[in-house]
Amino acid sequence: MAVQQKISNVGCVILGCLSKGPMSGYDIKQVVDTSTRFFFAASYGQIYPELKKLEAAGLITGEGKAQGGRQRTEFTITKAGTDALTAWILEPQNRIEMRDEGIVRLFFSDHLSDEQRIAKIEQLKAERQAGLETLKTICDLNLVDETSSPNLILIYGMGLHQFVIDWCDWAVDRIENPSKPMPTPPGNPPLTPQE
Amino acid sequence: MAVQQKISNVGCVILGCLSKGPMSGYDIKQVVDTSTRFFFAASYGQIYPELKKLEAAGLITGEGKAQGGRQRTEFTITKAGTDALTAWILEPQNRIEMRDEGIVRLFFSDHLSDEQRIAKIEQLKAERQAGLETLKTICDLNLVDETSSPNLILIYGMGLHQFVIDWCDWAVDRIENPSKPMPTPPGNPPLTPQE
DNA sequence: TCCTACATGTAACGAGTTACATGATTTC
DNA sequence: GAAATCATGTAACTCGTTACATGTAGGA
Repeated sequence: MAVQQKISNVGCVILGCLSKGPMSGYDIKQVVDTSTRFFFAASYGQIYPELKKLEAAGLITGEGKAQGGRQRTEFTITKAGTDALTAWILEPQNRIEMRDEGIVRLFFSDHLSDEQRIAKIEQLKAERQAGLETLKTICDLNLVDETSSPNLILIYGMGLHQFVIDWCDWAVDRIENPSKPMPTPPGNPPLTPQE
Repeated sequence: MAVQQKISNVGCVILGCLSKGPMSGYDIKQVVDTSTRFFFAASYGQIYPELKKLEAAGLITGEGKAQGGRQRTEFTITKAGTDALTAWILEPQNRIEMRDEGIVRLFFSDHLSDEQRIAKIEQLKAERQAGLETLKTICDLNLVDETSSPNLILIYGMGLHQFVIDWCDWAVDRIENPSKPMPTPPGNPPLTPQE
């Protein structure tokens, strides 16, 4: 079996979940919703069909684990599956796109009044503050010194949200005080306008 | 005309481009590729059909501008189009997803050796450094003190890339020196492990 | 009894990419 | 004359969401 064919991103995310241990499609959805969601979401409509494809490709095996009348199929990653996962992880990324609808909306906001633009930035800030709170809740501080990838990425996520929040404050200040000397924007080295 | 129906995100991005002035489908693709691309890409396969839908909905009007034998249709945003764009911009975002394949790949890298994990992080850093260079090229420093949205977002993009680069250095240090006191991660307040 | 969580799945639709086809104009 | 750029478009495909259907188990 296992005619070698391209595995989709969702497929690789599923393999990634199963690399932590056997689980059901339902479990995978839970894991994705509480971990990769900010960087990569997945719906049941993708997960269940993809599980069948991965099994047909020999990358995972499913085992019936019904308890009483409640059905449950647990999937386990195979050696071929682990290899495919590793290959996917090591692959370089050709196209960088950090799709962010909120930022795109802001990008096209020049025809609005300053008041509306500022209100929009404040709205974005509030949304990201809520996101940061979610991440902080997930973050068990007892584990903050672990160097596991999920933990490092969690800290990445919190820093990223904080960065956006800081940028919002900076941008509002820029719009409100355009003639004042430009403060150093978050993340950037000091930027000084030239003649 | 103009039966009120939901406008897609690409449609709104097209309206956003046209809010800067009349242009062709080809022009729109150029603008997207040199501005919103990092946050929102669009292909001809989406742009041309969407232009027809927007025209049918009365949000834009197309005008033939062929020069010699070379065809060209320039589109202009209408009042209704501007209103639809404004409504879209002001809409709050229900679902925050900053899809980032590179980060997802890292997230699932725990089964690799430390050497492989570090190599992957260095790869990610190099990719983002290249991205930052692209942004710096776009950034005309003479305009750095302008408070137009595209300019503020450009500075956002540069800060964001720098943040990822800094995080990469921090993460490599964490993996290489797990027992050393944890340095403050980029963007975050100091995080201290608790008992 | 009712609600929540567990559990699996599909059909219809919309979003988005890729590859292709076509032809004119400009620049080297 | 060749290559790059301008310019428009479609067909086939994959990706991804939403809404629905179905039923079990456990706790309030």
